[in-house]
Amino acid sequence: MPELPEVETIRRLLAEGRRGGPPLPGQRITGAQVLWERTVAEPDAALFVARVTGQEILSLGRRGKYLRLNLSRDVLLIHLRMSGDLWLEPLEEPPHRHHRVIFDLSSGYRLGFNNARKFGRLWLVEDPAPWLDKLGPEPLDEAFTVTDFYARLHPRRRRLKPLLLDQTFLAGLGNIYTDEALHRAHLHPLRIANTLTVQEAAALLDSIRFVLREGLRQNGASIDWVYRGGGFQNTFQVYQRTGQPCHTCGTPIRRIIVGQRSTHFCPRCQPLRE
DNA sequence: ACGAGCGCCTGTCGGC
DNA sequence: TGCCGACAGGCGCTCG
Repeated sequence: MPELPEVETIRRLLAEGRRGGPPLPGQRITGAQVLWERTVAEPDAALFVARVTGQEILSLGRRGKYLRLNLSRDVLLIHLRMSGDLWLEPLEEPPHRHHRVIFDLSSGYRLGFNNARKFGRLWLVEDPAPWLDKLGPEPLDEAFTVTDFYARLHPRRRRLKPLLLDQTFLAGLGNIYTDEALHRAHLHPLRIANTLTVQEAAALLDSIRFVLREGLRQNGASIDWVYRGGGFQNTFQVYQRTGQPCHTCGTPIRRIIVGQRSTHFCPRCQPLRE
């Protein structure tokens, strides 16, 4: 589900009080409940509840697809995986049935970790470095240059699609934005990374940044019952457009499976060479 | 290093 | 209407 633009959109809305309740920073967690045990990866659920209760939310950050709630004592890391979301709702209302962990807040609202497919995870830790340090560069970080990107691509013999989905290579891309970026860069998803020229690497980084920024501008994509409200889905060029004409050349978009993931591309605009 | 297969889960959709 | 398979924005694991 959520990729970098969706996670960042949720972060912004929660930080700014535009997600159905007041801004999270400045609120105190007055209680918590774990409704699906496996959601809490660390520490165990009982300790998690005891330790998070009483802490104040100071600020919200993001690294790759991880949301980071900086609390007065600890850091709460949240990974939404396929279907996770964070909701604010008044305490008087009953919790939504897909909430897996809920936090009662001093403002009279509840923060619900909503997660139909139960893949999402929370970690309450003093130091998030062991998780975040494994991640590759932030694609939108201005300090990350084409030269850096080419240097990372060059030693790799993996196909572009699985490589771009690898969060230790680059942090934040998922299935939608990877397909869209490859299409925009005219690169075939099966192209081997170390065959790219510097110019192709530059085009790819440009395209990655373009589609991510466009997703952010549209408040993310929302292709089903999760994330209604995002507008990026209306600008998909290839994702979920199997058989429909390419907006550039009219050739039907093809769908193949790469690394067990659906992969969409235009066989004419993204030829496989070398 | 790399890829394939599988597990984790619930829900939706299309075909019969 | 009901049933059944395919599919879904992610990622960790094992095994070649």
